Amino acid sequence: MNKKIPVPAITRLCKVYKLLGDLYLSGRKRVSSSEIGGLLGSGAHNIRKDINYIGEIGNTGSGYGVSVLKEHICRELNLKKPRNVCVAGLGRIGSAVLEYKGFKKKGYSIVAGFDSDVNRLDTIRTSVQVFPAHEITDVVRNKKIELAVLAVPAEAANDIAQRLINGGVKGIVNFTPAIIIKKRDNVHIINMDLVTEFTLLSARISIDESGNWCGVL
Amino acid sequence: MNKKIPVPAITRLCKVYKLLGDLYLSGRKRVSSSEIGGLLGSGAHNIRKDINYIGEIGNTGSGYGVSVLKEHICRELNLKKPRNVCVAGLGRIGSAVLEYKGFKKKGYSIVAGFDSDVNRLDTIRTSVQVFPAHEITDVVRNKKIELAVLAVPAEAANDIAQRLINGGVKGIVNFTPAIIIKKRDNVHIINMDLVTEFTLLSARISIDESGNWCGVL
DNA sequence: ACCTGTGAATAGTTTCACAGCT
DNA sequence: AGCTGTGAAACTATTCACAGGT
Repeated sequence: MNKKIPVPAITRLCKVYKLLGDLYLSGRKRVSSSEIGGLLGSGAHNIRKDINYIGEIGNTGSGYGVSVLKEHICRELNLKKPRNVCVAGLGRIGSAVLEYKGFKKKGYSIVAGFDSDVNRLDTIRTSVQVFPAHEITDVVRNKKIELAVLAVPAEAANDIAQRLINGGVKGIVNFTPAIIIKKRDNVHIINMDLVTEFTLLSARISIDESGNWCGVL
Repeated sequence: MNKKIPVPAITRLCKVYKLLGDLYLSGRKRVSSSEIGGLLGSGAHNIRKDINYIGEIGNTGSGYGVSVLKEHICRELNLKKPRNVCVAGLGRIGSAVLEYKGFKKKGYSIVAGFDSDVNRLDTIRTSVQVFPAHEITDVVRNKKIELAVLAVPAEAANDIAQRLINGGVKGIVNFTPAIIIKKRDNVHIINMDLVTEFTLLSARISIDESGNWCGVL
């Protein structure tokens, strides 16, 4: 199993994995590539090929077994490993994430919150332990935190991100409009800046409004 | 100007556009393709080609003029048009978005909030007008809302999304873990499910932890 | 009849290389 | 010296087509 899997294929497989989880909970036993493709907005061919990359699963004939395929993706993509998560910046978005209960059963435990405002740390009511910002690196290291949600003010984003990374964080979901400059490249950053996303949507809308301008999806 | 621009190029250009806005505010006058590439994590070649797709801007020699390039991308990608935005679901995330002040100056006006809980509508304190969920379609139509942030409970996601679309929304940022089934395809959906993003990060981390397994970025 | 698996063909994207400008 | 612009080459990903199974 030393084949290279294309990055977009991995991305799609993660989505397939999540979808299979939903289907599993709803009691479905089998699912076809065309159905997956329909729900995810890709072609059935494409999905079949993606599954094929992590290959040789004995499912032939009529569709895939939901839980078999789910476990198979999980195993091949190494998704089984539970990860510890922290939230940096406990403003409105940060504390909303901190309180969200849906992570645990997917294998992600929120084990710490950070904020530089000590008042806020005192008044916050949450079941998650919270710490002042200057303890970030230590706490991240001690608690073996691998993923972080960054929801601090834009000005502080790079400073805080660096402390998270110094502590050993390997993946950051960045809600900040700031661009995180990564000094190492074994750190992965996913940007979730709403303004940028709105811009992207705008561009796509403009494109299919003026069909004569350029013919992209 | 009838050339097809690759979708990934458009995506990058939107990011470049945003970056140029930041640079502009910080007083920078000129920037080179290699600098942009460095900040955005793509190669300089790539950025140059992307800019070239919307082409024939007279910038040659030494770098691009920040504001010239910004305006050029804006014009070519039709980003100038201001858009009205609404937020559906005023829980913690929804109300956090509703209150965020950074959209207006980028051309996005939040003009409505929706929630099915009438109590919540009564108690919420915000400068944005809020409406009960059954008025979604009408309000969206009347206020000419084109973009929506979806932050309702997962069970309600598809129902609410459909009402938004029926009113004329063309782009949705979906904070829900639910998959939005789109019946028309001139509607664009960006998914921002944290669990899925964590999964993606996990996969990427696993990949570069076991370098011997498969050699993808 | 409808499904998966998979090599081959096609389409799409990125990288290269170098001409031309400042 | 360092930059952009751009055609061509290299590479990557998607789609097709059909064999084989249920």
